[in-house]
Order: sequence, then C-alpha cells, then structure tokens
Amino acid sequence: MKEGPDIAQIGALIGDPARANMLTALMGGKALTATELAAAGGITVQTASTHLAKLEAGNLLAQRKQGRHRYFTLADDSVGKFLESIMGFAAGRGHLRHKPGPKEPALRKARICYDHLAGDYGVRMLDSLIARGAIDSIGDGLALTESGETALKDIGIDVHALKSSRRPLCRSCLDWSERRAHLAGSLGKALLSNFLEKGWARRAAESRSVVFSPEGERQFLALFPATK
Amino acid sequence: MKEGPDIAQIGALIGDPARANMLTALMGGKALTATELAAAGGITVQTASTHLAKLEAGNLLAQRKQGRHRYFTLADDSVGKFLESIMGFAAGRGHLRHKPGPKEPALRKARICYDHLAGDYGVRMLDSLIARGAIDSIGDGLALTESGETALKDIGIDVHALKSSRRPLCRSCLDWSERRAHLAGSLGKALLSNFLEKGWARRAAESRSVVFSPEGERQFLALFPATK
DNA sequence: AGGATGCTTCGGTTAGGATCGAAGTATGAA
DNA sequence: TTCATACTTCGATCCTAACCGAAGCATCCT
Repeated sequence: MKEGPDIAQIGALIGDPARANMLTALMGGKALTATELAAAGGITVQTASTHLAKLEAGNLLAQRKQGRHRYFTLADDSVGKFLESIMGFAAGRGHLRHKPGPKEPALRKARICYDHLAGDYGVRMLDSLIARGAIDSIGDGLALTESGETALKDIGIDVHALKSSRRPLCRSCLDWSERRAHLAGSLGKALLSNFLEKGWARRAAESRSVVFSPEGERQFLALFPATK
Repeated sequence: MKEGPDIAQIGALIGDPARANMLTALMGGKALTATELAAAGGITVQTASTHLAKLEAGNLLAQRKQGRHRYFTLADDSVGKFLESIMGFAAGRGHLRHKPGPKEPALRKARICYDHLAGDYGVRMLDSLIARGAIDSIGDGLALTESGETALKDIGIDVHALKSSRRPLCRSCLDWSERRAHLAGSLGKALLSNFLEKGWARRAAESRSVVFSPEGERQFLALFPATK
C-alpha cells in the first residue's frame, strides 16, 4: 500500500531493546556519553556506537562534542513527549517488563520525564493547579490563568520570561504510570527546576526517579493539596 | 536500566515493514481479512497469518470470525490515534517514503484516520468549527459549545445520542500531513459518517483517501469556510 | 459426499542486523 | 613524545525472525 510516512523506520529504531534502554535513559534529561549509554543498554561501546549513529541519523538524538567526550541528548522535547506517550500506550496494552524491579515504586511516585515532573506527584501537581483555578483545561489542553500567573510568581517562577520563549508554556503529557495527564512545557520544566533548586528534591543517581527530602515533601504536599 | 514499560516490544511490532503496512491499511477503519492484509503488506497469506497473530498477541488488533473469513480491525480507536501520532512524528523527522506515489496528493487532501476525517479538509473543518464558536479549544483540548450543539443538530447530527456513549465527544488528533490538529472522537466519526451518507463523499477502493463529489465538495466548503 | 475457499501450522531456508574483538582515530594528560 | 582515554570503524560470527512451500483444519457451497 505504501501510504503516508514510514512508521516502520521509527518503529524499528525503538524496537531494539538496547536502543530502547538508551532512549529511556536519556529521558532523564541529562546528556550522557556513549560509554554511559552503553552501560544503560547493557552492551559494549562498539555496539552502542553503531546504535547511536542510527538514532542520530533518524533524528531522534542530538550530539555535542566536548573534548574527547561525546554527549548525547534527545533531539528535542518532542522526542521525550513521544517516548512517554509510547510508554503510556505500552503500559495500557500490557507491555510491561517481566519483573518490575525494585526501583519501580519510586519511579511511579516521582520521576523525570525529559525535563519535567511525572508520576504520582506530577499528576497531583497538575490536578491541584487546575482545582485552584491556576490552570484552565479543556480535554488535554492547558492554559495558565491570570490568577495562576500571580500564584506562580509567589512560588518564585518568572512566568513573563517563560512566555517570551518559543516553546509552549503549558503542555499536557500523558503519564504512563498514572494514565493521566501531567504538566509539561516550559512551565513544567520551570517548576521542576524550582523544586530542585530549593532542595525539596534531587535526582537519583542512576535512574529517572526524583527523590524528595522529608521537608521538601511536606512543602510540596502542602503547596499542592490533594483534590477531592 | 530496565525502567518502566517495555517500549521495545511495540516498537518491534510496528518496526516490521509488512506489519506497518498492514496496520496502515487498517487505519482506513474497515475490517479486513487476512488475505486482504497479506496483499496490503506485500506478503503471502502464511506470513501474514503469523504477523497478525503477533499483532493480536500485542493487543494492537482485534479479530472477528465470520464464517470462513476472519476480519481484523485495530483493537480500538486509541490504536488508530497512536498510529497517526507516530506518522506525524515520523513525517516531522523526515522519515518519508522514497517515492511519494501518485495517491499522495489525494491522501493529503482528505483521508480517513481510523473513523474520522483527516488531511487538509479535516483540519479545515476543525478550524472552521472553532472560528465560528462551535468548539472551544485550549491548546490541544476541545469541547463542544452550546451553540455548536445546535449548529450540529442542523447538519443532522444527534449530539445527545453521542453524549451518552462512553467515548469522548471531541478529541484532537495530530494530522501528519498538515501537522495540525483535526477532530477525532465520536463527533468526528459522526461528521464523517454524515458526509458519506449524504453522498458528499465516498471512500476510495484500495486506499485511505476520501473522494468528494463536485457537489459534495461545494457544500462542504460552504459549510466550513476557510478561516483566513 | 466432494470440492472449493480462507486461514493456520509446520519445516526448512535465508537474510539482516545485533554483537563483540581488534584495529584505527581523536583528544587530553604526563 | 609517549601514554591513556573516549569513541569509531572494520571484520567476522551468530542468531533471530521473516519468508514461503506444503500440508492440515475449518467452513461453505453444491
């Protein structure tokens, strides 16, 4: 039939376990070297190198040379969003891993989705923002309200600066673990950065999970109360 | 790393060209037999049979036995939406087919996206509905307004009946050719059915493209004027 | 019953690509 | 310069899975 774009190509790119693991590792938002990605994929550096070349040729990855290191990141945030949506789809279809692993609960609670907060806490934050009228929503669509803008200023986020960026302020991103939307876009990124700067939370070393400090958790939960 | 759902599995399912072509064929919304899908994939029935078994095991397809035929469809509309989003992503990353083929322009103009209208005409319709205030939108989110409900009643669509269904009324679906949103959901489906019933358009035989009659095209363009 | 059609299962072949060892290139350090 | 580190390229191996011919079921028609 050969109609439309070639979905088999990207399917094949994502379809290899080693490549999928490397992409998942890059969802953490950090730039990683080829050696680190090889470890993430469970393969040697040689093999990783060919995989990375293919992913780059497919425009899924971007590369930045720095000295003798070569740092890889997802090509842009749309790739991250796309990967998260695949995860949501996969989880919904029962394509889970054989053994959930010990880190799974932490991931479900709070994790990084490329550059913003996801998991239970990410969903809770968005729900709470909507409930208090800081964000309007229709279906999947999100928009910051006037009152929301001032509320965020109190938290310490310069909404005005974010608005000047080309990137959309609010985007919804489907959370694979909660199967609900969480907040992406430049605002989602700014909020996560804010929490990390304040020391409320930190990124786990070798994982995408986000670990809250006891005090940070208290503050976060107070700032974003449960809805209903 | 082994974090989260197994995206490699669905990637691999979609990553085979024969399977991708069969899935694309099913985006036409019609239930197809194994023999028809074999032709769509460019393979023999034996091979197609094993592919179809895999796709079904992966919960991407549903199967309905009818006499000695076996009709396959996409498991549900979320699969269709997912495939269209992959097409959009693929097109955005430059993953196009080598030769666009003669049917390409017709596809870009108007085609079926599982059960609703997509392509230039699909995008035009949604834009027009938003412009006249029949549908509210925030970002990707869509909602039918009061005035929109009466307007659709005039066209001949029983919105009340649609509302009772479990399926969402309005959904936005990213159009791969236009790279903009078009209208999905039960309302999108109802509108397309309405056009087909009225004889404004018909489905092409072996393709996903939708062919408008001269009169139907006139009516459609008048009903959904361009929004500058 | 007998024959035709639609599809699946089995068996064997083949090709693509994932893999790694070894060698080659680039950058930095001593 | 010499050595070490980070990465890529080359070459060869090996394995999976896509593929089809042939045979086996199931259903329908006459």
